[in-house]
Amino acid sequence: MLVNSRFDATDGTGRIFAHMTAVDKSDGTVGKALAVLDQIASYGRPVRFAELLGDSPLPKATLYRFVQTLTNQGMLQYDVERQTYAPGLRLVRLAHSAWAQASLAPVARPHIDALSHETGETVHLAQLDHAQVLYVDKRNARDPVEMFSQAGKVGPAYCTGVGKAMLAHLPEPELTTVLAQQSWHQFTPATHGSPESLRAELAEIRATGISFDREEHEIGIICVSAPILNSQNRPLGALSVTGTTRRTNLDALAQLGPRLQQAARAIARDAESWVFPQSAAPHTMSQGERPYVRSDA
Amino acid sequence: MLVNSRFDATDGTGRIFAHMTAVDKSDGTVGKALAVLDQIASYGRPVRFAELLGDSPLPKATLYRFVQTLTNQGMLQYDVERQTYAPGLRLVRLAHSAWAQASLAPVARPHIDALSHETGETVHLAQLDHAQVLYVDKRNARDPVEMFSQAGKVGPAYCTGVGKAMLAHLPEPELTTVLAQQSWHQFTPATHGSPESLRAELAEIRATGISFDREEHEIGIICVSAPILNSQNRPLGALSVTGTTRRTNLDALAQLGPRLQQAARAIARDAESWVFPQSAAPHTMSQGERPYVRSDA
DNA sequence: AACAAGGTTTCAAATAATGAAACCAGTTGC
DNA sequence: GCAACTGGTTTCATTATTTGAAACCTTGTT
Repeated sequence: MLVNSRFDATDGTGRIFAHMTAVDKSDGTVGKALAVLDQIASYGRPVRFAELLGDSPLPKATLYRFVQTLTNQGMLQYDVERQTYAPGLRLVRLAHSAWAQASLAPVARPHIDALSHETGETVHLAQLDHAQVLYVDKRNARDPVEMFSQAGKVGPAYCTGVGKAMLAHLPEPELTTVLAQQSWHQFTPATHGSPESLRAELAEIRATGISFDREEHEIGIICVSAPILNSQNRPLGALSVTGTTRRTNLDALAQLGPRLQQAARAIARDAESWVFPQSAAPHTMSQGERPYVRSDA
Repeated sequence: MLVNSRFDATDGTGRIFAHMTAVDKSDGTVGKALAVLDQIASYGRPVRFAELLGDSPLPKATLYRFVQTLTNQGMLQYDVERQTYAPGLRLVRLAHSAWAQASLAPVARPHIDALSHETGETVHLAQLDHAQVLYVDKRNARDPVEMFSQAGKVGPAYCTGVGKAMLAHLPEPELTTVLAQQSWHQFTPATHGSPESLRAELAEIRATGISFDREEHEIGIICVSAPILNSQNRPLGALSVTGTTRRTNLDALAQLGPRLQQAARAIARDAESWVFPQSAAPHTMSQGERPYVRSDA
């Protein structure tokens, strides 16, 4: 049984983004459970069981059991008062590991620190995750303009600077699948509306090695971005410097291009030679020492 | 089959902490899969299959299939080059939701901002998660927030200011179970070594409403902390202001006690009345639109 | 060339997931 | 006050998935 599904949800600020549930491929029970988890996360707010059920292809009893299991496991948190479910804190604990090990953030840290210091603007570090842009780190500009971006947040690939920078260097078979997964929602008049339109720009980006966001995702927000490429030219991530049209303009940002590329190259270099500190290794484990006690807090 | 297990791992800075895998309770296949995920996260570095197998109670084929499934699902990331597994980026995406919805961080934000501004010291916001302290936010006085570099870290409950503040207000049956899960590792000469020793201090903390870390976890690090209690006096979390013995002392920190308590009360009040912005709600879902494509990046 | 270690696949038996339907509150309407 | 809801929880025979010992590859080593 396949449980393919696509979510269109609005985030807190009202923007629409496509969210693919990484599901099925017949990954059995575990896959289905994780799909439920994804579904719950997609609402962006605590949800009641009934609402969940309405949106789910699963039968009542099945969904119920999954939600129970996930709650037991700390992957979901149940609010007795309001009778709602929300993603649980265990995820935060796990994400800390993921962030430290699977993302470019630890490697890139000194480089983006330097960049934000030099430019005084907001710097983003993003990676591609299931056809979407996942922001893994960020340095705020001096005056913190609250923006659609924080570590862990996702955004569309087809209309952001970092997204386009990475797409431009994606090898062909993959690019097609990824483009097919974009929502092509028209955020602003400047947003690309189709794969064809975007492909034209991607060629140019590939040539120059720099991409821009010309208010394609959000009016008043522009950015310049450079891809982080490994030695086989595969995009590992992308860096960007973002500004508002009030305070800067595309020409000014374009000046930062070379500096961005330099930082991107440095990160790529460091990433290849990066080895985890062996000191962090010592790991012992003893079994069955204590019973797990369900937290019913 | 129960898969109880306990990990003792050192984090990057060399501190030892007990890490309980929230497992079993016969949560079926999903529970076992999540245990594997926890195990992998516990190493703090990418691991090879063989090492995983050595530490796992599961038979080769079973563990193998779990790792495959989790990788397919983006919960793990496989490094083809080094043949290692690490927690995957999907967790970062999910954790963003969890952090925003299940933690006190969004509610507490303005309050801890104010606190760190006023004191100029490091402020922590923590919650209790499976007998451990989970830091959910932090203000570094200097640097801006870096989400998962700090949030998501876990620490021991029995020898930190925030941990003791929360334990002091835990109702009895629970307190006993939680105390039984502490490692009682002697980090410094001042570390409590047993439940009895700690219980004495907890009574005092309950009376004063303020707890201190007197270099119990790390030499040179002291802090003052206040619990965040809901209307039924249940600890939802704790706040702390941390300093080094070089720059400050316990008496100076004690002065901040009332201010901390005030902030804690404010957070508790806000948390009770907190309702998720309804605007974030609109959620639609359409099924079977696009196939999920495995990312073999 | 033979060996070893790490990783992957097979397949019948054992186990866990499934979901229709019954059940059990609270709530609302009359 | 009763009856019909609505939303949530449990049951249980059926069905499908997981399980794991063992065989099997594949790659690197002596």
